Amino acid sequence: MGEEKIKEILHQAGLKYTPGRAALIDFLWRASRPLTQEEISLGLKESGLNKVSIYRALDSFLQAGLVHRLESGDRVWKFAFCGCGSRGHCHPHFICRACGKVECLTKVHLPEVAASAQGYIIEEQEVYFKGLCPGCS
Amino acid sequence: MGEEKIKEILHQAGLKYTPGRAALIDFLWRASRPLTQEEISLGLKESGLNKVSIYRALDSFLQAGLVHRLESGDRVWKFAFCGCGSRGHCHPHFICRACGKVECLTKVHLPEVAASAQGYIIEEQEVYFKGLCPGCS
DNA sequence: AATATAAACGCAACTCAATTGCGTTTAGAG
DNA sequence: CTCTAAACGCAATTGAGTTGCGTTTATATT
Ligand SMILES: [Mn+2]
Ligand SMILES: [Mn+2]
Ligand SMILES: [Zn+2]
Ligand SMILES: [Zn+2]
Repeated sequence: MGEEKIKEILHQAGLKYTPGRAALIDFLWRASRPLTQEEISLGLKESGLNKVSIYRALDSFLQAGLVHRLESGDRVWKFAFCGCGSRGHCHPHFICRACGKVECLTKVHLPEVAASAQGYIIEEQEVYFKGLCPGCS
Repeated sequence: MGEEKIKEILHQAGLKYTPGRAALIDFLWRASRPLTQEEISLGLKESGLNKVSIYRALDSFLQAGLVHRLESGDRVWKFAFCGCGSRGHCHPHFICRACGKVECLTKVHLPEVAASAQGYIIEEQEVYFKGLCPGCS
């Protein structure tokens, strides 16, 4: 992703532009699938961005609706760039029970937000499909 | 829940009947909302069932489709008795961002299982709604 | 009723993803 | 250039969940 685009994204989110954050956003964007902190650290090892800084950056990205955070059953968070502007998920995610891979089903759009009912105010939704991916089935 | 019913449930799942498991099933059943291990330990303190035994029992209940296990964003698992026979969720769950309460929306039934597509075999689905509960809105 | 065996259990130690504290560096506004 | 809050690095800490292992118990079989 271009540096100018990243500067714009961070500025709009009220966050400072730093080399580490630029590398992080670019890496997530190129990955186009949810990644763990460990995967990110490996991919950014030449940038040297510290593990704690990665978590803190991801937290602020999450607040700003720039990334999704998902939990696929193993208590390890995975992060995916989205930029949809919502902390919730704008599409469902698929989790393969065989290889553990997690995918964004960006083709499948969720209804804007399920109608609120009986006093509940529904602001976000999170949908996981679990089963076998094309490679494992 | 009656002792005979619990014996039947455990037998059908191929699990031994023990006082601890009976108390656990009964407690989850009476709670009718997802509970953490800590909440369960508190509720069963007179039974004295060990934390590890609770986790191990819940694991086997999960395999047998007797309980749901959910993760509501704080990295703490919550377990709810269901008995629907599926490890997946048969109804959506609501998570309140204000009070943190988690509820089973048993009235809202999910479509049996979303149609599989493009080589994906979807076996289970998990749907979370997040927002404000009636008490907090 | 006695016996055998695998399942269930309790306790202590362990794991490791994520967090916290704190001193230092740096982006970016003025 | 100066100043300040934000961002950062490193070490230590947290705590939900797991593992190892020796003991107890449910339950099928004799
Ligand atoms: Mn996604
Ligand atoms: Mn439920
Ligand atoms: Zn797979
Ligand atoms: Zn609430």
